[in-house]
Amino acid sequence: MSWTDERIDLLQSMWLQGMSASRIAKELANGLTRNAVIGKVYRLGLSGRAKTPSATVAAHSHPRPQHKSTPRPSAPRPSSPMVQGNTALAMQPMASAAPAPAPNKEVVVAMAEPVTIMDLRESMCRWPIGDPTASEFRFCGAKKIPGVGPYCACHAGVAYQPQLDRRRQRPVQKTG
DNA sequence: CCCTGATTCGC
DNA sequence: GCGAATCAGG
Repeated sequence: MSWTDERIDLLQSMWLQGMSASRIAKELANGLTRNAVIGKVYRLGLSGRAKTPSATVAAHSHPRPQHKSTPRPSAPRPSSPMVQGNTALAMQPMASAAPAPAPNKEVVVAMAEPVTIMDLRESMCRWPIGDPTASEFRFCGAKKIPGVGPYCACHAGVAYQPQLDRRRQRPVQKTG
């Protein structure tokens, strides 16, 4: 996948809309990372958005001690009207590729939006939502509770009592 | 801990 | 030109 004009345009619109790089990266869902997005933005010269290039900033050249001292002559920020009569640029031509959430719902999934495996963090509930074979398969994604397993508070309880009806056979009850 | 963007560097 | 790695901050 390369940066086609369409993608670049979309990237610009999103970026100018105020979406974060990671958010844009996810939205594009082309396997891009936020680094890729930021890198492209940087290359495009859109870095430092919404920032008023009035002065000061461009005047200072800070030699970052990352590896080598690179002679930064000047920041290429011509602050020019990139939008050339493209009013639609401010709008998001989305909705066409609506993910269309699966119609079937588990018993309850109201506390948080299910996340894809990509968005799953170590601290997120791994309770499966939907059919693992389906492309819409997602995880609970709620805050995980340390100690009780890879699930959130809600699902942790379910995980260990999948068959509540079965309680007829009450577990051993020790005295003391 | 999570997140954010900015910049440099190797391919 | 591209994106990862890194830096720097919230």
